[in-house]
Amino acid sequence: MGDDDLVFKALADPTRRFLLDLLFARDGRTLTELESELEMTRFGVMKHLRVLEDAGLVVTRRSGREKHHFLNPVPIRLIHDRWIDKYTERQASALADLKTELEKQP
Amino acid sequence: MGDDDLVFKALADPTRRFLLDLLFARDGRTLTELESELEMTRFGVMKHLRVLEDAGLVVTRRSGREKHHFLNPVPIRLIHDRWIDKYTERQASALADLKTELEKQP
DNA sequence: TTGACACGTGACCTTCTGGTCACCTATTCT
DNA sequence: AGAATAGGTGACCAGAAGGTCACGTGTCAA
Repeated sequence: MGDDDLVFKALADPTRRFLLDLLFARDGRTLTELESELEMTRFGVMKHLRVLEDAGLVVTRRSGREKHHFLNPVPIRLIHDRWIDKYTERQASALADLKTELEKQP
Repeated sequence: MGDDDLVFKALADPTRRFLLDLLFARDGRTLTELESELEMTRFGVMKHLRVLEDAGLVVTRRSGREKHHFLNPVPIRLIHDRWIDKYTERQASALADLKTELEKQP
């Protein structure tokens, strides 16, 4: 299985994206902390974190019996670079901003 | 199903990513043209293109009995913006470039 | 040292997904 | 008109993925 495949498979699940959102808002949370934010068993959350870690989207650091999780943005940047070259980046960025802006006021 | 879910599900499959690569290299190809690049039935390719189109990653234009496919980079930019804010963008970009550079000379 | 706590593994079941096929519609060219 | 070409639909099957559980390992604190 290719390097990128792990990343895309990891991002394919909404629960895992939500975990990334949580870590994006605040880094360094433990499994139990993250579990409390989800309507799911600890085992489910653990499985998802494992997938994210294998993909390199999440990096961990152990400290005693706790394991802290951190978001790694590099793989996401690589996705961007794969299909957006520096010439079209300005347009894509502008249109993306516009879409975000429009969705703020429904 | 959320808007973004379609995008991530679409990107989860290697065949679909390869289709995006093909369109990134050259836009406006028809189904039959794309099929000839893949070891797969026309139906398989059609199904994948349908998924990409539903996700907004590919835009199409009909001309007679032909259907031309174009890559739309906006959803990919939105992925980027979701987990990379403008403060960390420089680091992420630099590290991504470094990784690409290192992998060029194995 | 004993109990509570944080994290981990393997098996299991249900649901989703990828790929193929038989068959169908619409456009172009002779 | 008739044949060839480009694209489309619905059903079907094998394999993968999400979620839960019973049980196990290491760490901290009273």
